[in-house]
Amino acid sequence: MQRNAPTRRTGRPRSRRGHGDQLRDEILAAVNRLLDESGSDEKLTMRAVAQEVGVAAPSIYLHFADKSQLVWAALADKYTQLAEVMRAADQAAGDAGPRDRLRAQLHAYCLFALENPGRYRLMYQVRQPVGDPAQLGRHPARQVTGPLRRVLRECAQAGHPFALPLHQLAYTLWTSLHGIVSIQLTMADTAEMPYATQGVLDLADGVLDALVGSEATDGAEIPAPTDIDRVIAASVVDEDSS
Amino acid sequence: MQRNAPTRRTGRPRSRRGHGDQLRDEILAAVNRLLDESGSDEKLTMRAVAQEVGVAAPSIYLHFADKSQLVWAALADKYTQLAEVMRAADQAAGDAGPRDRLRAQLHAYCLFALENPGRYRLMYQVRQPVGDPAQLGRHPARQVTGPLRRVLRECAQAGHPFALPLHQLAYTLWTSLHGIVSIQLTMADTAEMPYATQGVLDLADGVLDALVGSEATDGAEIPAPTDIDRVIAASVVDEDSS
DNA sequence: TGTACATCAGTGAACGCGCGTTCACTGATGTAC
DNA sequence: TGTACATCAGTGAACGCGCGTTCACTGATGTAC
Repeated sequence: MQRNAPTRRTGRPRSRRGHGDQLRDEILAAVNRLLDESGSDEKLTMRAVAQEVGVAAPSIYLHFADKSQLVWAALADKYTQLAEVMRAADQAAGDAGPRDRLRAQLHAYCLFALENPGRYRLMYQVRQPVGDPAQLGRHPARQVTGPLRRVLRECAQAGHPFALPLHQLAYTLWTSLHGIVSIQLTMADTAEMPYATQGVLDLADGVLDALVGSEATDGAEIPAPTDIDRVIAASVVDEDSS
Repeated sequence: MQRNAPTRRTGRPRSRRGHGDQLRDEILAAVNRLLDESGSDEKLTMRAVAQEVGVAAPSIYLHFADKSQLVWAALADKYTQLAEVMRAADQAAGDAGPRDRLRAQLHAYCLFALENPGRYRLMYQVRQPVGDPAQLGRHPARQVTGPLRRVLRECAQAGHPFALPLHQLAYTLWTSLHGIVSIQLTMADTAEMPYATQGVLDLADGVLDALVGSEATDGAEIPAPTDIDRVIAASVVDEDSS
């Protein structure tokens, strides 16, 4: 009896013939879910991924040669995702001045980190698996500092004074935000860190206020390049300078 | 023959009777060595620690109930160590003005992180093992921001203008430094990050320049407390305000 | 001064576990004739 | 229109490995008599 309802333990129906790639996307989605649920990559095992998808562990090997390939694939588009979130925030604040658009980018960065803690930790706090860095496309640092530099140039043209030279400023903005959200993600649940999302955004605003003047003046004051500014500038392919 | 030189594989001689605690310190030192050699806690296994000491793995259990106790013990004094390094740097620059002493503290922080990458990662990038936080003594955040606040108060009295209110400034200085060194430690060897030690210190100087004015003026300008400043102030036991 | 003995400071071998990964297989499904 | 078959999309069981940890033990050393 009940021969039509055999006791299958996995809820996932087998893909149609010719649609095997479907599982690949489900696996990558499961990786993201696992990362963001646990907030770290410790629970990211092949067995856990398989269970999350509703499939046997060996099935993963139909689409990924090994675990590092899987992690690389899951990581590959995250940097682009983050850059796109920042760009979208920039455009959403399109009618505002350049400084407000910069602010929107900074907020978008923080929110991405807070809302996708597992992904963020994997991107910036975990030693990358030794593999082919070319798979990641452009350099992770550039992915973030590129949009920042772009809007910073507009801020300079609008006459907002800078506390640091351009490239150093973009890099410092990035590392400052990273420091804020990184401490938040690492310490938030174990210690008395009372700074929730709003607190993080407030701290980001403080950094912005300190680094980019809020009042536009006629003579735009940008500090002369320092040694470290030149080093940073030399390390980026300035595809965004045109 | 050679009965006096039996083939012992471990080079460590057994401790004298009544000096069993000796091994405990050697184990903790080995943990630090392993952390700083590999730069992460992935290789921190009981077997690796035992081998580093030159002892059998079960011997560790003579002094630590389990692995988490060992990690806690190794971690326990690291926050104090860091705070003391900063204090020492402060005093070493004793004849200089308060801002230079603040700068010395910031540099000491960065150097501690760069020179003890494994320890630093364990302190601030690894989710702390669930245990008794009281073992760590004072709150990790306070350990760092305490010395910063102390010297910042002197900066204010000397008339150096602040870009942010006091508590927010101390916290932002800390997270900014953490961001700089954290990115450095995570990305340095996998990507083209050309910023060596000097670069990190230059970046720290840039943050300092942006947040604390270098020229002392008569009317010390400290921004009025913001919401987030008050939240941070409320979270620290102000034992250093007297 | 000799000797039996308790204690100390460890050790070797093994346990169970979860991990990444492999391998022979299975059953549904589309296709050739 | 029926049917044999190749292929696809997976599965169940097992592999070796390293891990934290346990347990019965060993041999040197200090001490009581």
